[in-house]
Amino acid sequence: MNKALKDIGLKATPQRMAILDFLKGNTSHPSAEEIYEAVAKRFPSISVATVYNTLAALKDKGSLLELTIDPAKKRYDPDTRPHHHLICLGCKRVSDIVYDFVLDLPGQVAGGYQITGNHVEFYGICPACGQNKDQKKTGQEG
Amino acid sequence: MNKALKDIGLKATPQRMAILDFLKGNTSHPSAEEIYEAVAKRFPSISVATVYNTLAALKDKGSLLELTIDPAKKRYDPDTRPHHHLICLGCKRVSDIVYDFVLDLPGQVAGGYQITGNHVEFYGICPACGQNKDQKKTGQEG
DNA sequence: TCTAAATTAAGAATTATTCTTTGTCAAGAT
DNA sequence: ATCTTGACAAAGAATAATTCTTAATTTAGA
Repeated sequence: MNKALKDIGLKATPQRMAILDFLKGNTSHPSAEEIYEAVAKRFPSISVATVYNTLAALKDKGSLLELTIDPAKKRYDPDTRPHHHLICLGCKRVSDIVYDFVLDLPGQVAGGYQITGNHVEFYGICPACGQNKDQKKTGQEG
Repeated sequence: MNKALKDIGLKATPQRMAILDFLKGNTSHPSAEEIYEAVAKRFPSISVATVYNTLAALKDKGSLLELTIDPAKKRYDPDTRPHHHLICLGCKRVSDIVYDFVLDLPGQVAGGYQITGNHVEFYGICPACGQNKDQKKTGQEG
């Protein structure tokens, strides 16, 4: 009887509730492994497959965003409102950018595509990493 | 004596020249596997490790962009000028968007980060996929 | 409570990528 | 002209993230 799960048409199992509970309000953009480890603390018998299954189900239902920001692994974001991200090139931390940009593409630039959404990734150095000045990489897709 | 390679301080080996040759002017944003397969046609003895090593070297030298657009694998882009991308949610094709957006972040939104770059991903349906109307997913990070 | 359908656990399998080892080749030193 | 050294390539093993398979269990509704 978990409302959030039932509302999207998924059976409310304890494993799913634990995952949803960990995700709720979480702004750290965790990976599947991090989610697994966090949930396993309170639920030692859970398997990684269950975590992946649940994440896929939530994503399918539109209750979770799968971010491709990190080249090494997928990151998940329970905040499904349109927003953007800022990635620290030093520590790879991902922060939310809640700011509305005007991103209209002229017809000829859109090349006949029917545009349905967008997402901006900003790259930079976070305050903490700015201290230890051993960063060098800049720019796009760093 | 391949100028492009020597210019960035890498030895001009036949394997590297073949990879660079395939990449030059290529706007298909190929994956490492696609690059390997293409180069292997003319150079059957090449190994995947060589492809990955070369891509890493080119990326390090700033002559190649590694795109994290595709959740399944990395894509590579020889066009290192700042530009954006448009992904078809149907066929996953990636097109270049050469258009300059104003993406300034107000100080408080940037949260103390030193911003060094950005990249916009647009999602949509390409003309070809628009015909076969069996697409459903829209929006961010589709 | 009973039952059908959904879900779980466990681990094997797959896929992308990286690592290790060994051999080769090219350029400068001898 | 040959030797030496270091960069590079090939081959395949290793690793890491993710997906698949199967059998047992649990959930939700009748």
